[in-house]
Order: sequence, then C-alpha cells, then structure tokens
Amino acid sequence: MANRYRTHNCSEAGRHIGRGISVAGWVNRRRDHGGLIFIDLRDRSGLLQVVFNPQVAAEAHRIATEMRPEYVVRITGEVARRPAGTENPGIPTGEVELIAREAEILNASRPMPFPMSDESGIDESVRLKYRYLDLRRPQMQQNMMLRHRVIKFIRDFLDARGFIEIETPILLKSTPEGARDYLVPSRLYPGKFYALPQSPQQLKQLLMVSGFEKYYQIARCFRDEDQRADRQPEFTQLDLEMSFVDEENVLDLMEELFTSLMAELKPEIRIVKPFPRLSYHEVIERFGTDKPDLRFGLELADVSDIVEDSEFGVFRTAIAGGGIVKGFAAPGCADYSRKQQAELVEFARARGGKGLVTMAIEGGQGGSLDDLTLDKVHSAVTRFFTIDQVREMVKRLHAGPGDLLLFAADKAEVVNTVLSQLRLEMANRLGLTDPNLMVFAFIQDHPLMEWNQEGNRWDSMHHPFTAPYDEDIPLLDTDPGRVRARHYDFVCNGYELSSGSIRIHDSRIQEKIFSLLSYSDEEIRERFGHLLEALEFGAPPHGGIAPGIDRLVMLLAGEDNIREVIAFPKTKSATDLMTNAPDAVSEDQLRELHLRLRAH
RNA sequence: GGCCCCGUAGUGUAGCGGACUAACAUGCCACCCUGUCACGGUGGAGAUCAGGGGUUCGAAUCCCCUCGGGGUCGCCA
Repeated sequence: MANRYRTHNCSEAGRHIGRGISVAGWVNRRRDHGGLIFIDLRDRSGLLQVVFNPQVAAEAHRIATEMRPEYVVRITGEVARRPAGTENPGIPTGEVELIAREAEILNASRPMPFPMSDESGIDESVRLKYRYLDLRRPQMQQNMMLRHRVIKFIRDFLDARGFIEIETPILLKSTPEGARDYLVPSRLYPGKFYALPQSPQQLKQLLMVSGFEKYYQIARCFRDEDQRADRQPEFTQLDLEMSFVDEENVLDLMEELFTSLMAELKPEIRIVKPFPRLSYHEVIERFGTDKPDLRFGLELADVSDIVEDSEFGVFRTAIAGGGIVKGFAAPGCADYSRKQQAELVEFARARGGKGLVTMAIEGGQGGSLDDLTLDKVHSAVTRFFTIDQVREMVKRLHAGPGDLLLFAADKAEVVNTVLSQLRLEMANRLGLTDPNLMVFAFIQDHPLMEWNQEGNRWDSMHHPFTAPYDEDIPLLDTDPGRVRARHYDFVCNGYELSSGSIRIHDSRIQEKIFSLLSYSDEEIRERFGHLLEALEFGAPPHGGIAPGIDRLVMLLAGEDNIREVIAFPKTKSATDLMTNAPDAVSEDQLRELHLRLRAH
C-alpha cells in the first residue's frame, strides 16, 4: 500500500535495487561519522540501512543529525547495492542500503526507559509499565505474530471442517461452584450482579441443543483466583463443542488439529504421533501428576511393599498411617555432593514434604546389581535396610550403579506432589527437557467425583455436566467414587493445555448428578434450571474440549510464562501496571450501581 | 492465606559492617570523526542504595515492618 508515508517496507528494499522508494519507521540505531550518517530504520518487516551523505543531500543529512533512537521518520531515496566489502550478513537486507535524498522526522521520542534491542533481562515491572514499548521489541512482535498465526490456523482448520464460530455473552449469571467469579454490578437491578464467564460451558451446550452441531469460539475467560506463571485472571480458550460424537471423535480432531498446526507453524519442533492416551490412575502412579511432562522418563515407582517391614521407622510409620513410599532414580547422580543432596531435601520440604531420603548407588553406570553390597549404598539410612531390600528398590526404580535414588514417604497426595516436582527439577538439571520436542498426550478415565471431607459431600472433579461411562452409571447409587468420567485432559510438556468431556444429555442423569453433589432442588432449579429444561427438548449427545491458547502459544514460542504471549497481561497480583487497574471509582459511580463500600 | 527469591543512576550489574565523597557497562547530553553496522574518540550530567523503624561509634551492607515484582504450595468445577 503506497501512500504519502511510504511506498515499500524495509524488507522489500532488496528487490528494488536502482529504484527510488520511500520508507517509514523507527530509528533503530544511528551511527554518526561526522560526515556520513548511517541509520538502521526499523519497521514491522525488519531493518534497512539508510545512508545520509552531505554531498548527496545536504538537507537530509542535516535532519539526520537530529535523529535519535526511536524517532519516527520517513525517508525517500534510491536503493543501492552496498559497496563491496561493506555488506552485513547479519541482517536480511544486508546486501543493500537506501541512499537518502529526502528525510522527514514524523515524530520525536524521549529516550527509552529500557533498550529495544537488548535481550538481557529487564525488570518485568518496568516492561509492564511501558508495555507498548515492550511490545515494540522484536521478540514480542514475533510472539504476537505467532499468536495471530496460531489463531488464524485454528479458525481456518475448523472452518474447513464445518465448525461455526459463535460469540457468547461476557455478562452472565454467576455460578458459585468452580472458580471465583468476577462480578459486575447491575445499574438497573439494585443488588444484582452479572458474572464474567469462567468459560462458555453452559452456553456451548445450549448451542448444541440449538442444533449447530459444530461450534467453536476463541473465547475470553475470567477466573478470580491466585495467579501463576501459566495463569492470568483473563485468558483465552479455543472453546469447542460437537454433537453426535464420542471421545474418539473429539480426541481425533484435536490430534489432527495440533499435528497440522505444528507442521505448519513449528516444523522444527518434533512431536510424538499418535498422541499417547493414558489413564488418570496410570499417570498419577507413574508421574505423580495429572499433567506429566512425557519428554523424559524418571518415572516414579511405589516401593511401599518393599519397605513396609524394614527397620526404617519413617517409612514404616508413613505406610502404617495409610501413606505410601515412592521414589525415582536420577541417573548418574550418585556423585551428588552432600550439599547438592541437601538442596534436594530442601526442595522437597518447600513443597510440603517432610523430607527426602537420598540413596547413592556407587559404581559406574551399567554395572551389575549382583555385585552390589551395602557399603556401596551411600545414604544416611543405609543401615536400616537389608541388601535384598535395597536391590529390590533399585530394581523397582529401574536404576543401577551410578544413580541417585530419591524417596518420599507421606500421604499419597503429598508424595506425588513432591516427587512430581522433584522429577521436573532433576530433568532440568540433567538437561532432559528438550525445547525442540513437544509431547502431546490425552489423559482419560478420571474419577467423576471426589469426596469432599470438609463439606461432607461429593464434588465434581471437572464440572457437573461431565457424563459418566454408561457401564458405571449403576455405581452412582452404590459407589460414586468409583464412577469414571467421560472426561479427557490434553497435556503437553507438563502443562495442562485443555480439559474436555462428553456431556450429559439426559436430564434425569443430570439431575441425579446434581443431587449427588448435594444441591437442593431449589438450588438446582435456580442455578441450572435453564440447562435441565434444555436437556428435555431434544438435546443431542454432545461433547467438547477447550484448549488454552495462551499456554499453547507460550510453548510454541519457547517462553516459560504466558505474560510473554499476552499483549497486555496483568501482574501476579492481578494489577495492570500500565493503567493502574484496578482502581477506585467515584462516589457517583458507586451510587448509580447501588453500592456502598464496606470498611475493612 | 503459607513458604521462597528479588528491589543500588534511564537500563543491566558490582559493592554485603569502616578505605562509599557508592563503582563498572550501557543509555543520555556536548564536541570531534566520510563506510559504519553493539562504529570509534574526548568530556559531562545522572542514585533521598524501594519506603519506614531498629541494632551499632559507624548501615547500601545486619534485624524488623511495609510496599512493589517474581516463583511455588493451597486455590484454579
């Protein structure tokens, strides 16, 4: 698009040698030689060197002396091949340069609060305060473009398969279960509130009742919970729902979508096909978490049966108290120093463990277990075990000489939390987290409900609309904890990318679930009446999934927090450092909304 | 809500009880420089050491509180 500002962008210059062009952009760098001045001009497409020669264009040269980094300028001149020997192989346009004839400063700039080019760590609060400048940096520009391409790919992919994108409201009714809602007070109805969607869950099910059959939406979701590196108060999901499908249809679609997306956008990253499908119980057992990083082994193993009769009181007590003892082997780490091992113990304590038992097996890697003697087992607690017990443990962990064995003993949840994190830590230390490998996997067969000790009732593991397997339905009356959900998680490299399920389309089963969850008839009618009613008007069997876009783009971009792929993210404490939101509002605004602030 | 890490010129760091009148790099300003590309050279300005309180003869440095940023457990159907 040629206009009064420019005829071409920087990256196109190489194709117009010998011709006159105009370009516009930001001054990336100025090199003033007293006579000659060089400017690296930057626009979205890249860099182009501009030469100002006082003998070629005195006025343009004079203007160039006033230019400073990040000034916005327009330059007209001729594209020329650079003199032999002065080419710069470091930039794509390094073969050519623009000989300036005419220059105009469109806007000046104050000095930058932080460097645009330097990749070194700038305090994130400074970046967030000047986010519009942070986004000017090439790295952030790339992240945003990648995000755009991911979303564009998803839209094209689903459109080609007959999906319809439908927007759903941002102002909804609050549903107190699940995450904490963001609330919006109603002006017209004193004392009443809208809630922002935690996800368009119920709406997309209703769209299935409407007969759209294949729906999707790039949906903004809001959850008022504490933040993490991979969690923001508002985030974006690919929300998707289909009618007349079973699990395989949804999972196959996901596998096809993500396989083709990777091939198109990140061909250099390897993936594993077909995507592994593992049961919930299996991944908890093997990895201690429901979102395992499958790029490496270091699998956990339960050794409770081996050590329950050992002389080691800590293990015996844990097991006697209903707990377990699990461990895994860190290959080649038997030479960890006392201090390094103490670090690991501290790591475990910081994550809720009472401690950690380390056991170094002396000897070269690959050595035989038969030669193992207790004096080659270096641990503070070696004396409590027989050589047979140690051999069994080593064998159970698929370990051998040269390895460092790590054990935790406690309630199962604590052991799994500690060891799953320690597993990631050791993988990082051992360099096993390959950035060019993404292992997508599906986790299935979660329990439908879990017992809530404090509330003395059953809670949904996922949400109350998840269907149980048909064959497990009788268990709803006898043993609800054993009912398996037609639920699936989609995980990648230790992140939960997505949750989904086949939904309940039978109002009687839906009512039964609600009553098991200890909702009163009135609560059910009040909160879910519209959904139950809808299920009575010819609701088709349906199911869906909702991959998190932020986490996906984060993984594709090689970033380790989602703020790097969100244009204007909030801090860990849910504030916006640029606009200073949230902020107080005027008394007038409050009055209009029928609100009065409580003293704290 | 718990635990942990961080806060020193615009930016990134050093300094970790006295030699600090706070150093280095970069950025900024001025001057010099016609083939640089992280251009080079000379000179200069720039810091209530996050804020408050305490310990000490003496605090950027040690302790406590607060604020801000980050990580994590709980939480996130």
